[in-house]
Amino acid sequence: MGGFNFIDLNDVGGGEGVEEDEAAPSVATTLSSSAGSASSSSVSSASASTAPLPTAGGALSSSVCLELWHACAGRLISLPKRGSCVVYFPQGYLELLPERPSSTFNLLPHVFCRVIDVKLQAEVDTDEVFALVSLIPDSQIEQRWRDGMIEDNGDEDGSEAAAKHITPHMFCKTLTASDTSTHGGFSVPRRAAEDCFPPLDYTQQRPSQEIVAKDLHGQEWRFRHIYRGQPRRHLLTTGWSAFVNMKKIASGDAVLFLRGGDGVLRLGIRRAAQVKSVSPFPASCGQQFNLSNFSALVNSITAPSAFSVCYNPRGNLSPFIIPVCKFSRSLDHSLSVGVRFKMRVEGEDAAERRLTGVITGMSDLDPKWPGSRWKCLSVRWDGVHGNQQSSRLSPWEIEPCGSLSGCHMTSPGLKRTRSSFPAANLDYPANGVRSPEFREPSRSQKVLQGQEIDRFSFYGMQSQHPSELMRCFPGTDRSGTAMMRNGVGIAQMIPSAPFNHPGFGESFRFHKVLQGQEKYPGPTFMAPSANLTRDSGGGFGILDGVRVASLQGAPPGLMYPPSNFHQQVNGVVNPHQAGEISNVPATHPLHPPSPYARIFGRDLMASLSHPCQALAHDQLGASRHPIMIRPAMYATNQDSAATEANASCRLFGFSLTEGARATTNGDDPIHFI
Amino acid sequence: MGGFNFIDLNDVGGGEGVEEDEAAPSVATTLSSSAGSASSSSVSSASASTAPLPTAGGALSSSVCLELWHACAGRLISLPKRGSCVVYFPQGYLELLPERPSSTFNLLPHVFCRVIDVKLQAEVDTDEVFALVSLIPDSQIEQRWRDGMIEDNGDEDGSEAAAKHITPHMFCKTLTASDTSTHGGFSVPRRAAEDCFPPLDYTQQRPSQEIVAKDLHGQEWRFRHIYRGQPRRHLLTTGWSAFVNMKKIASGDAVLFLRGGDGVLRLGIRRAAQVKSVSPFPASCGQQFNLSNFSALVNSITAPSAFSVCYNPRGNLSPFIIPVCKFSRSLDHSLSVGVRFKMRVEGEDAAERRLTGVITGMSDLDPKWPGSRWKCLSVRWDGVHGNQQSSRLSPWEIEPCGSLSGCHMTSPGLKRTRSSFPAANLDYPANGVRSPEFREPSRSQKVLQGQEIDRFSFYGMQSQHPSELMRCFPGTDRSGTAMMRNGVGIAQMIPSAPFNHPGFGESFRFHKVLQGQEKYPGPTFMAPSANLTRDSGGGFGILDGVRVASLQGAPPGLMYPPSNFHQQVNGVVNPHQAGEISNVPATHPLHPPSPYARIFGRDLMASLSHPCQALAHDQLGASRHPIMIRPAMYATNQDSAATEANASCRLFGFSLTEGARATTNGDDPIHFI
DNA sequence: TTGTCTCCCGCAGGGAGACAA
DNA sequence: TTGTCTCCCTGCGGGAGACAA
Repeated sequence: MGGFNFIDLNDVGGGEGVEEDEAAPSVATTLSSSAGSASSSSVSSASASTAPLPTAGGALSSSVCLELWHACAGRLISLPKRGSCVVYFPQGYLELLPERPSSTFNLLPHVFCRVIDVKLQAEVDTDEVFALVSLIPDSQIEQRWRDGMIEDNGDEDGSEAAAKHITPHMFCKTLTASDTSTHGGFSVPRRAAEDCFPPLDYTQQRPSQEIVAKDLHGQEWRFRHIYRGQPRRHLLTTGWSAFVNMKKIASGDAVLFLRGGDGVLRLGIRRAAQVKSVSPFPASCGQQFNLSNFSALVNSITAPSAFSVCYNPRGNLSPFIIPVCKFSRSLDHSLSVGVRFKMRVEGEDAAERRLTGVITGMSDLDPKWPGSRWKCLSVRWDGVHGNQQSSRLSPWEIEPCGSLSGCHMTSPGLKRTRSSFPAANLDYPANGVRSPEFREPSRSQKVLQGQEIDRFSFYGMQSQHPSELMRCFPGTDRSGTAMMRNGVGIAQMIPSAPFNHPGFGESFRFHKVLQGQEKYPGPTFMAPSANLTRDSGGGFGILDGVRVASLQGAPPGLMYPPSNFHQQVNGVVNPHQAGEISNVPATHPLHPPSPYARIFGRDLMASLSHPCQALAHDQLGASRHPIMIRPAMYATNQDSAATEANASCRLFGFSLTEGARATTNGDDPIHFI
Repeated sequence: MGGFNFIDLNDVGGGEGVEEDEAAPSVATTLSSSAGSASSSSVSSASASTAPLPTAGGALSSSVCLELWHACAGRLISLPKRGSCVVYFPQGYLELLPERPSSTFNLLPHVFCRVIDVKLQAEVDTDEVFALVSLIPDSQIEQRWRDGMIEDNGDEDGSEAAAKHITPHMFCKTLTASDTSTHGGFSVPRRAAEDCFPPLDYTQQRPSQEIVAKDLHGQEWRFRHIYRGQPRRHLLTTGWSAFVNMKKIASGDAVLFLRGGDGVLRLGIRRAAQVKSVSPFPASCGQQFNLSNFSALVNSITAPSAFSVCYNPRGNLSPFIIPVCKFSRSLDHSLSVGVRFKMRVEGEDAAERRLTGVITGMSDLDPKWPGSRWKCLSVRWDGVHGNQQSSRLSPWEIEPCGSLSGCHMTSPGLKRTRSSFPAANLDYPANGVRSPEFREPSRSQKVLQGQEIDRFSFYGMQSQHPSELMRCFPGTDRSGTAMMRNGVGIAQMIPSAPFNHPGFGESFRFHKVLQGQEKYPGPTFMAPSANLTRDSGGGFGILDGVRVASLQGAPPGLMYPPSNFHQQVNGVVNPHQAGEISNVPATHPLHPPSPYARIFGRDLMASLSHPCQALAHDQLGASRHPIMIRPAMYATNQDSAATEANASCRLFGFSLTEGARATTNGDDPIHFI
């Protein structure tokens, strides 16, 4: 990785590199680009005159360290260059709206624009990076594109690649439960410490120093860096807890240290992917997503005048600002039902992954936007089976890599003359629209725990995007193997009396074998949904990817027996005393309170990093004694903790993300809504 | 006080009543009204059609218990009735603006309006009560008023009086340092507990019960009410701390329990008066005070259409929505320079007080609003001497009660025909404008501690409003005597080398005799401003009203010797390491963090109720170790604590309110900005 | 009658090594 | 090499009576 000293400790195998199966350097590739070398776009820069239209509102740091921003954004991020020509899809904005507008305001689904400005920003609250892209509609661009005057220089991401190439010493570590626990600090990987931190005087008994690192907002954080323990290891102790609490970091989030060329140490945060249901429409990008702001945007497009668009690189949204060249290329792709494709995605642990799949349909996502290319493809991913709804992708996100069933139907005539574009409808082949679902033979029949399983239902899996699919396997660690690899808590899968709930296909009852926890007798719980993939270790003794997916989608019949749950939480739960959590301030003095119970986690071990107190409301709606919602990571073993959490979620209609757990700390009833 | 069962434990002498020197029942009187019995205004109610103009923005509770609202608002509050005719003064809005508009938008200073609606509200954050008054300009009212068609029925406050009369069992207690300390709960006055709480079973060893009380927002709070201790007393323990922390209650704030006719126990909060400099323009009333909102208001007035005005009963602002009758009466007053007047004010401890003073001038407050009656009077208060600037009042706030020097000049002709109103200028007597300051002979010559004192300078006292003046004496307790009445820390007043600072007239050096605190050797500090009133006890041995006023106005020369201060805070302060407090989260898990160091207090004993942690920034601007800002109430005695605090304020340019104190808890330097 | 203070005790949480994967 | 766990120790804070104003 010449010139690019990046240690991502989450990479498969722990190495620096990412598996490369093509020549393009990973640092400069984008989601669907073919290889391209760095050169600048031929479009001259337009003068900047940003209209303060539906742009950022709240308190935002004005600008941000370029290197750090890109490090936080991830390697697959493509940002349009200032002055370049792009196609903007207003549907990308509507996607974020809680309410759908009744009309499309007579907008075309694609707006040709010039990029006036790109501002790299970070959310003040969460340190999440985003970019404010100022665009101005430009019909001349469309005209030149129709005339074939815009050449494909394959360089829509040049600026970013340049920035990435000079990225110096840095490392990124997904935080473990121990890293975020209240006991002790942050375990710094040895190579990372040696690479990024000033050297220690190892002649001392316990060498230590003070580390100063600037976050995205320029705020400095100080940590004690000590080399101690038997065997010795690098730790950040004093100051680390304050950082974790101030930034509301949970295990599963990743922290990123970067020693810049100027010698300044910087640190950023990559939040673990969050499930939509927790916070479906966050105040991300400092932008209020509502219809009135959208109207302002519409006005800018029709006027036309400059407007700003928020681009959240970690929002798992189909890109909606596409360089014209890339847009062109995606039109040239031979896409049709049955075509196989590949796509790069970033796993939730920040490791790049390559997914493959098959196009199963081509149709308008929304009939109100006929002919829009935005998410016009229905696809099915390899390795994800069952009867879940198809995911939706846009053509520019994927690269076709061969067909399976041969129904190739390239859109005719698009390449030469684009006069037919935009048409009222995409020129799909007749059978490309609403084609019958393409069905492969099930490829994952395997025997687990001596049970023969034909096919797993995937009830409740509504996720569209592959990254969202990834999120549904919170227990899958970075290597793709389950967290239970050490044999603790092996899950047994025993078919039992099936549920006859409508919509719930094949079902299985999971009997988890628990470690000898007397307090929590081995419970039986029913997985509302589960998924099996091939155990990467090659054996079948360990379930890979078996996790309880979002409980929200589970049918009502799938409920953990309350009696069992009662046992688990000391028998004090009264299911009739429903109430609500009014507030979840953390116990730590420096931990600001959350407006909602931020109880989530990436894996079973670390679903909740901090003990939190919540005021429980009793049936009268009155505030009562505080209850504890605390990680069971020390109190129970992994599986009982997970079971307990999931059961409690079910029991109380508690719909946080998978892996959330709660125990009571005394004799107070536990209440959730 | 028939029918009105109100225990205000802050009343002088601890009784129920308020000193009454006129016949009007205190429950129904307003700031300047003469006696009036309860009857309804003759004006019929206008249909409500509130325009959402510059009205409340943020999250507000929709409406609020009437009884509780009035209990929290205080007894001197006058609210316009729905449907009544009022005069609105836009200057009351501008008073709250951080920026002054360059023009007056051609508004008249007084707008005749009809009250469409009055909504009683409470701030979600602070529980502070306020009212949203919807007004609609109505020129007919003005015409009828000019024609003398609006009769003075003396009942502009009838609705409120009615509400007050039915106020049931309630009590109000200003919280002590012990009440808000982290150790132990709230000491409930015996009579209050017996009156408002359900009876306990006194046969038990430690009788206790659970008390449930609803706050202004309807949220319930539960407390353990226990009768224990030797001697026995009523306490609220469990739950009290959570309440204090959630509501961010500090000592000096008052808590109010009210057992309604429905048997429901309610509780409210009366915040201690805060000095403007801490939060000059709070987001009170859920209203954003800015020029653009003012423009909207202007539009409503000129259009005319309905608009809403926020009325903060505890904002210490001149009333700017005046019933037409009251406005009329104020014009009829024989006001001129030299006229003595009286005025009711609510002391910061919620006790009603009567102040008297002399009108020293009549002129426009703002030349941009010629002829406005808004704060057109300059007054000097009795008992407040020196060369401070005059306070400003509006005519409807006061009641004339005789003249001193006989230059009576009633505005001619106003009563019969009001055709001359509004004139470009008030018809002041020629010498009424910018009249030379009326000077009485000093009436407070007294001998204190054997020192003869002629007159006290009142440097730095910029306060306009008598209630603000009250705030400058944080140590003055409810009885008007100093907190030092017990002889601890008697202040000695010894004239010493005078300051020659320009603008600083006579000055004195205060030597406070401290209790034998070895750690804090008796310091010498200089009072930037001080005031003496006659000791209510009749003697001269105890200073009454001697307090350090706002340190902000003090001349640079008035600085506490840093060396002494160093000694006080363990000698670790390095004045060169200036920095800033980044955040002041409290140590308690349920205590939400404050955006600024909320260190204030009503009296010297209890300026800071909770130990707070703050991240201190060192000279590089980096966050460093947390420091403690904690109440010195246990660590030092009263006077050394106050001295320490004031000195530290001076030393570090720390401009919080008087009485603020800070100590370090270890070896960390203390930093303030 | 009630405000302050001190003592007691439980517990949260930083910081260390032990131990094992 | 590093994640988890346990142990130690400190300090906060709730709850009680002592004591005095």
